Amino acid sequence: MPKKSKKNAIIDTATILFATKGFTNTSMTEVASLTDIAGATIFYHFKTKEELFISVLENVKTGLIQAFSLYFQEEHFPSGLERLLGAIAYHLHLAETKKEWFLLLRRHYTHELAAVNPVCRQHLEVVYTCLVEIFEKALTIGQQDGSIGPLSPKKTALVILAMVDGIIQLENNNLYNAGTLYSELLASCRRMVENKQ
Amino acid sequence: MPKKSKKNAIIDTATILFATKGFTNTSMTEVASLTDIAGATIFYHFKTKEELFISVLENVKTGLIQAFSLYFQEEHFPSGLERLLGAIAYHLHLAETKKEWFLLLRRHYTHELAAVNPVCRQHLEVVYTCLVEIFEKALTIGQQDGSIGPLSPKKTALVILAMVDGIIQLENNNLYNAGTLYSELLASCRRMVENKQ
DNA sequence: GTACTAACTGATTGATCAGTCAGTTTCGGA
DNA sequence: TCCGAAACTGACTGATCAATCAGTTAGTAC
Repeated sequence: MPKKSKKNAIIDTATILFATKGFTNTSMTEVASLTDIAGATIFYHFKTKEELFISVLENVKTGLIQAFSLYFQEEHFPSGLERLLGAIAYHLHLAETKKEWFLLLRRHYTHELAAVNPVCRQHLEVVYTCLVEIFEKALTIGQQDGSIGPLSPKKTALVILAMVDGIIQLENNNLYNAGTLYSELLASCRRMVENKQ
Repeated sequence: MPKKSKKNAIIDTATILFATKGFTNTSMTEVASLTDIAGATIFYHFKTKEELFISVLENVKTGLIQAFSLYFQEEHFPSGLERLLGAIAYHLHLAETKKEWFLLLRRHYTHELAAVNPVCRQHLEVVYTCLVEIFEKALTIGQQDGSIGPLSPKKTALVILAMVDGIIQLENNNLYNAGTLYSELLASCRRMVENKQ
């Protein structure tokens, strides 16, 4: 028996299932069997399916924040512009290595629940605020060092987030061949924000 | 009794329900009762729930294509750049007046079904191709008249679609106050593509 | 009116699923 | 070794829902 409680195993399984199949299409029985656990065990750890979902979301939240804080601890950039492009690239990178996280965040159920459940809303807001502030900070730094032109850092950060998110979604839905858009996105962002005199 | 068949009424109701609540969370009983119809009537017109969904999607497809073709029939632009910005603005406008269409197109079920059902995939591809080509054409025109800089029209069109889509999604999820981002998006796109010498 | 078909319906079925419950197993501490 | 609590389980329940079916009604042609 490993030290790791079954509770964490349940969360891990549920993360993948909720992310790929959605909330309603994931049955507790399925989560249980993929975790090698009896169905009722989940209800010992989580009162309801919704409570399990919130735990999954919270787990994604902390994971995401930690990943970004680690990235900026290790990387350093010559300019705000480079910092911005680095952040975007890392965002895209995470969206590949931790696909479930981003799928879960973009699931409709997540936002529907957030409109009704304050805890869920709180987690979601923290995540989005974190993501926006990363871009915002880079833009502000870039304006100070002259690498980025005159624009509203807050609003531009939101537009960039929308862009990155939109690209991730386009690639996930693979109506078009993926991968090639990453470099195009970076180039477009550079053209969009850089200081040109 | 109106001439308009109940079949169309069913599609209209289903469009809104599928768009706002999703496929699995919409019950046929609900569609029926909101259409003032017996539950079994739907199954007379549509063999399965999935077939109803496909009809809804097809309806959205034709509506969307018609709306854009009408727009470009009536509007004319001084430059490719202005045409692009007009297209983006109209896209955003449609996303407000015909919210169900865009919600439906972005539903996860739509893309999951497209991966499995060729008819669904066909409809989706037509819609996306249409949307991309609108931007692509404007970019190409702009490069000829000199209003738009040297860039790949195809790839840039995809990036712009992702951007617009991302903004629409951000506003729908209203974690941030909406509306204000539209003008920011247009300004950002202009900075991104315009020819600067 | 009659005959035929298309449109429509109420009652039902079988499957699925979240959640409950009464119980068993596991395990750390005294 | 024994106790008590925490962890876990199998069997069950009530509700929901897509789909079916045997039928009734509306419309149309002659």
